[in-house]
Amino acid sequence: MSLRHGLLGLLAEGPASGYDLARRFSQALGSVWPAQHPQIYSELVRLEAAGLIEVESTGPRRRKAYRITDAGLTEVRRWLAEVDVDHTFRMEVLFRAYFYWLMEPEDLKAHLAAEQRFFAETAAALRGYADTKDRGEWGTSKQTRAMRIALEAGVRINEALAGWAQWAQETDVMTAEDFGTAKPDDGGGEPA
Amino acid sequence: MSLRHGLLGLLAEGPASGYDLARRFSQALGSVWPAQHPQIYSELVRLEAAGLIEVESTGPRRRKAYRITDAGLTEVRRWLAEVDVDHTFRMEVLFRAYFYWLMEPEDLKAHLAAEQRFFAETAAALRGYADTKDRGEWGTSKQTRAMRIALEAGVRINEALAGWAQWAQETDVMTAEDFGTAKPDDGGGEPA
DNA sequence: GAACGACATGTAGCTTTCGACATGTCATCG
DNA sequence: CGATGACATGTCGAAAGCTACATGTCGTTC
Repeated sequence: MSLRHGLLGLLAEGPASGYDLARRFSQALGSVWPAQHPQIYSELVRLEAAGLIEVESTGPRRRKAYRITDAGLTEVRRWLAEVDVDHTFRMEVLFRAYFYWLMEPEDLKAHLAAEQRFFAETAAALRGYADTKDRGEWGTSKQTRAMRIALEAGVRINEALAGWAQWAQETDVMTAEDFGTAKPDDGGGEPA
Repeated sequence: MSLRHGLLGLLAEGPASGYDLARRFSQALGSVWPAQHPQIYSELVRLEAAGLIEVESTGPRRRKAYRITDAGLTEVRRWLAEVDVDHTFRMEVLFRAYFYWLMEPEDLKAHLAAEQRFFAETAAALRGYADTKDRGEWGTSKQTRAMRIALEAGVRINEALAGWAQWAQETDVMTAEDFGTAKPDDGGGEPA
């Protein structure tokens, strides 16, 4: 239930509406933890019922802003301090790599080139954004600094994957004579 | 529905039982796309009903091995060639980073040190495994070579994250005077 | 004043995924 | 021959998450 704690964490920065939170998730946050608005609105209802958040104000266009309660703040801190980090991740890009041998060599080349471009562009965009933080354009609040740390991870991962895609194109592992041809031979196997 | 195609991809390497496939997912594959056995067994039933796989043999202990059909092979190839890659990923480690400002500085230090250790160890383990592939201990089949490419991505990501965790510990972003103290001030904000 | 687009919140139904429970098979070792 | 542990397959129900649908508000612009 990471979404629950993510919403609490965002509300710890200050009151926000479901719409605000959904926007946050559609931006940087959404690239490490996707969430759509129906999920957010219904989780907010549950959080309110649990007393972890409360309605702060109602604005125009039936806007409803929530504020985190003391219990909510305690809960998100407990999560950060006590709950073990789940190190597994879900990443279709890498998942597909296990099946590259089924692709036609030309398709694979094109695919890897596109991936390299994508990751390099994403890394550059994140790097540019990180630079604005370093220039102090967002202030120096602790939230901004935490976001800067998260951003750095995004930059490094995307750079790493751009490098990987380039390496894969250059390496002969995929250009060897029989690569990408049709029928299965025997498996590769994996260790524990 | 990536699991569906993942199972087809694994079965393209050769016949396997649900138990075999679950073991594959509990190893390297599971760190980029987690899947438990109930999901695998029920997906296999659906795949068989769709004619994409068929029962190859039944062995001892009511073992049931499946084989991919021509339709299944076509389908997994279609997926690889035609379906757009979903570049979003789900990664709790990074998600948490957005909320680091809520942690006590000492807890955060310890957390980052543990993360660095974890990623460095994982990277080293994967690197060692990749080396055995490079020494040809698993043969030179196309599957092995594709797995080598996937493995390289795992190595690079884990190295990148180990470097990130180290950087975060060394950077003053988190050691600045007010970092990690209790109450919200004002938000950092995010761009589109 | 009509149309449009951004703001804003929700419901319904479906698929995916997970944890817990349940069962049966076979080899090995004491 | 009984216990243990790895092998092997499943069911059930709940939670999580997604897509599509539905509705309403407000400011701007033609």
